Amino acid sequence: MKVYNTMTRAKEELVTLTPGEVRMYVCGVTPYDYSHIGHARSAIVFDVIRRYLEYRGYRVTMVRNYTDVDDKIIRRANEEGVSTAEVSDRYIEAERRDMEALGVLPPSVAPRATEHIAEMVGLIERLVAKSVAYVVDGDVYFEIRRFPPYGRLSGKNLDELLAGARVEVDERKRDPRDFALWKAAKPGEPSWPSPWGPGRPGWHIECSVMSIRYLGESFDIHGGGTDLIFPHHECEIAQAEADTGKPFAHYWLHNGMLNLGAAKMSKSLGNTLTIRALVKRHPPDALRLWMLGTHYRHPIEWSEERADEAARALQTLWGPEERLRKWVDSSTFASSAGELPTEFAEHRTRFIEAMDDDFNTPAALGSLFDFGHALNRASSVSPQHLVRGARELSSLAHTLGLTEPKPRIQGLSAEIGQQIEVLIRERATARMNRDWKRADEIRSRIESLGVVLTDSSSGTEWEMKQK
RNA sequence: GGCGGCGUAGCCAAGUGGCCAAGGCGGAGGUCUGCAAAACCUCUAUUCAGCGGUUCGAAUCCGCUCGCCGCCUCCA
Repeated sequence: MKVYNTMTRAKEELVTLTPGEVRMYVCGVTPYDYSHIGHARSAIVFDVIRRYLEYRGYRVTMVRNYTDVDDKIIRRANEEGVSTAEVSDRYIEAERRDMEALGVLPPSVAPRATEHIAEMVGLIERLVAKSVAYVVDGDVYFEIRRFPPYGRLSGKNLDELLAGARVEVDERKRDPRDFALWKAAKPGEPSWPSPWGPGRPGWHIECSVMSIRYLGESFDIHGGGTDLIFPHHECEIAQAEADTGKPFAHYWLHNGMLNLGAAKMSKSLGNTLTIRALVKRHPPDALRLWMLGTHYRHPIEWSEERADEAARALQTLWGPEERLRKWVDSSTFASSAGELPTEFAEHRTRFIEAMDDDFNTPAALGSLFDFGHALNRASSVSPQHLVRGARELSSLAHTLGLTEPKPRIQGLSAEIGQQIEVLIRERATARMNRDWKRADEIRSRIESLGVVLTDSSSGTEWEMKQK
């Protein structure tokens, strides 16, 4: 299979360091507030990548970190008059709930920066010893000129970087482009002891340390949003490779940004959309289907309407198995194992080809919708083959993390559910007496509760109305 | 200024040299049904921002023009 590598700006054949095994690291959040829809995209993109690699038979070790020491956390803690740990604990907990609500699998390891301070100090010490880093007033900086490949990932020309003039001028730095590895403690900030005095780590060092700690000095995939390419990932590479002398991550994968209307989401503009608010209004599968309808590297714009459309489209994916469960006896269901019938094999093949091509989820979904329609149309196929096909479709949808048929009675109390059952029985009587007027009255009463009735030869089904 | 990306049907979105330009939503008609819904069938881009070029052949390659966006500073 092929993946697009930001480092080479090309699709490359995926060759892992250990055959059959993928070791990947994805940059997680800084827990100083509730996670927003942009975090959701990154999480879902790499969740799908991880699930698909596993589907293809790889054993995947996935690490996603928490940056739990940072300016924004400190500011938040000071505003609230609580400890930084209290702030980060709260939002890490919230993030875990959000991820669960979105159907994002927990990473194999979810380390926190503050649990690895000693290792960071160790790495910085080695960099200082090698003279690629220097100490100034209790701060430690990485000296960019000592690491010639700096700028390769982001395609930056170092001179132009300097000419950009947006680099903060700090007279104490040897070069304005040098970045902090360690920051001397200021009053009111959390700090840890170090050979250079009390302080805290710079942002980039944690990812170098934790990825190496859990995945080794060289590993397969490093991911994150495109906004992290520079400077964050550039700096990670510099720190890690200056220390180990070995290639750090082999493949750099970056998801495109999610925009809210014209403007990029930004706290200062107040146009953030939190995951917790989002999942109250949209089924997680609808959100995921909507996101996967655009290739992960392309930017995507949030739209309430697009998410509603996705919820409607979900039916084609879950419908075939759901319907067959009703019409086919359970022994047929049980006996439907084995090879995928040839009449459906092309859909799976198309799915795999699409996903093998840099995780082309829009094309993969196309094959799934075709699969669904083919199942609905296949009247001359044996029940065993139909069931086998329908279960294959569900299973492929599952490898994209689309996990659940839509809820039937979500948001309805048991009493209302019973009321509806009573009304349906009344209506059945009316229909038997061919009292269509009465039957339609009852239907519209039930519909005003947000429930849709479906008549068929075997009785009346009901479900929550789609948006 | 530097680096990168985008412009495909009413909307969303794949496709990056050659079968009729995927798929979703929406829309139109039809089958089925007491009605409705679901499901199914058919239709909905002679054309890929514009112009020029390369080629037997281009949405796909090259050049120019127009429009839009991201990064270069904390950010998924």
